[in-house]
Amino acid sequence: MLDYALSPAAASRTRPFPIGAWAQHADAVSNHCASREIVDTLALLRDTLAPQRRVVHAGDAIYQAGERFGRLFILNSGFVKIVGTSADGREQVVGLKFRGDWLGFDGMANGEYSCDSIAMDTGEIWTFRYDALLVACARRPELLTALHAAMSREIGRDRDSLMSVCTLPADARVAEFLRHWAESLARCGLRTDQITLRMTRAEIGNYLGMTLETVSRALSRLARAKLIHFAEKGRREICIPEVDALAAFVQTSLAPASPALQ
Amino acid sequence: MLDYALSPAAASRTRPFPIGAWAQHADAVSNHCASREIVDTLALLRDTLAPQRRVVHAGDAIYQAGERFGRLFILNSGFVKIVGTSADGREQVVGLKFRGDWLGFDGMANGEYSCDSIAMDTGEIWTFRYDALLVACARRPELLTALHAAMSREIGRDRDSLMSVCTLPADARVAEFLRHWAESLARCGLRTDQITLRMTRAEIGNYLGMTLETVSRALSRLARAKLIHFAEKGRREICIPEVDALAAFVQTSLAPASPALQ
DNA sequence: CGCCACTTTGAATTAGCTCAAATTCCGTGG
DNA sequence: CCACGGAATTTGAGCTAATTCAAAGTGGCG
Repeated sequence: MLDYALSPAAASRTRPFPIGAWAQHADAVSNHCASREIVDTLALLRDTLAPQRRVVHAGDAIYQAGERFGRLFILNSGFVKIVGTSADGREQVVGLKFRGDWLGFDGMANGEYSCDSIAMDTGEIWTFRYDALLVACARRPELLTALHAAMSREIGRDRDSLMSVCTLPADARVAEFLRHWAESLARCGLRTDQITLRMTRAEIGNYLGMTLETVSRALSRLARAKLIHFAEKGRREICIPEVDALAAFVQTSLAPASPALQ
Repeated sequence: MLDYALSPAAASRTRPFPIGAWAQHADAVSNHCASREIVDTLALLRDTLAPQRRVVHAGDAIYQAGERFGRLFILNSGFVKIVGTSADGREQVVGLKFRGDWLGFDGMANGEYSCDSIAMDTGEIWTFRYDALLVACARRPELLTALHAAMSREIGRDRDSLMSVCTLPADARVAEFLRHWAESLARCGLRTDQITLRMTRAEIGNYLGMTLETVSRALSRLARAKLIHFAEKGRREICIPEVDALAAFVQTSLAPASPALQ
């Protein structure tokens, strides 16, 4: 279990470079650096904080809205969705987390978490007390830097989400979602040519602000355009032959009078 | 100049309680606490960091995307919009900032800011170096707490924005926008019964993910429903007789088969 | 006073939603 | 191993909220 996540180097070893994709090769290099950074940060945390480790399974809550804040979490493997609930009862997936991402920042402001954090898959969470982190930061300033960088990244990522939802048509939003998922996998050194979505169409739609039918149609259109294709069995497995092509598609869907997809 | 912001107590002194609004009174009390918290944090920063002060005017950039990160900012008065630009050239207002809000967190992760921060009005910005802040945090741990609380609040706020955009119809989104603006003013001890939007319909629409015409129509409908009304002259001045009524309206627009507004 | 940017309102169009039905997948129990 | 049932997905058809296009109104400011 989880060995694919615990050994990113092994994962990339088993992945031959796609045919004639120089850009992909460049990606692999930078991905390697990115995953190295994640690994280093995880190592730093492990050594300085001796975090509790906890194995979670799909559907488990890492923390829940209303719970008293006291701990932060880091995802060592697996996939997590952040689910927000508004005062008036609307529910939405407001974030997705991958290996190396921190969880629980939403709780720091008010003394209690404001979202649910739900595992989408089997995975391992590292847990530590916020006050212990602060103490450790006094000894190891790079810890504080890592914390702030993680929070800053989350802010930036949230803004990107908002921009996608506000400025992209449905098809492009789905393409951008897939691109982001693939990019996130690449950052943790996982393969990106064949990815498994851990969400139903309904969840994806909820995250992207559209209905499940629209998600399904968008995926069908992307497949018809050969930007993605489904594995033989099951529609949760998606192949992305060229991640860059998705970004290019997002571009074209912005161009005035773009035919986009049929 | 700015005296209305520099003396929130004076502002609330000149504001009589609305007719028979017990809830508003409760608001005023909690607002007073909130604005007190802002004032205290500002005082703490002033005393420990001796920040540079800078007066900005509408349209001035506090910082810009691509600029090297090194400083953080706090808004002492005025109003600021955060404008994001995606790699493919989409532009969007992704955040609004009020008195006491921190600016520049987006720059911490990558060594450069990723958004533009633009003043929407005359205001005063306090500026200090990030590394100086870290040094000061070692002496005064409450500074670090304040920093983290501010970052956490920003994360929470961004998620709320995303939820509005994804789960609310246009009219409710505009209502929620007004409600949030009023709430933000209340938090800094400013009057909320009569507010001046510092944004054009186009900017509001850009922020909320709709066209300027839709914003205009939504405002007209809200006015027709007496949830807001415009000052005699000028359509940037908006009166909100009862802020809570806006929240209630958002609710009703979620109810199945809601007639909403005509 | 007149220009210009902003706003409002209307009418036609459309992207995405709702409703509905058929299909596929997957776990479960026989 | 296979049959069955529920959940997820796909696809179609019609509908609606929001957009686009257009025109007229308003206000601020030199």
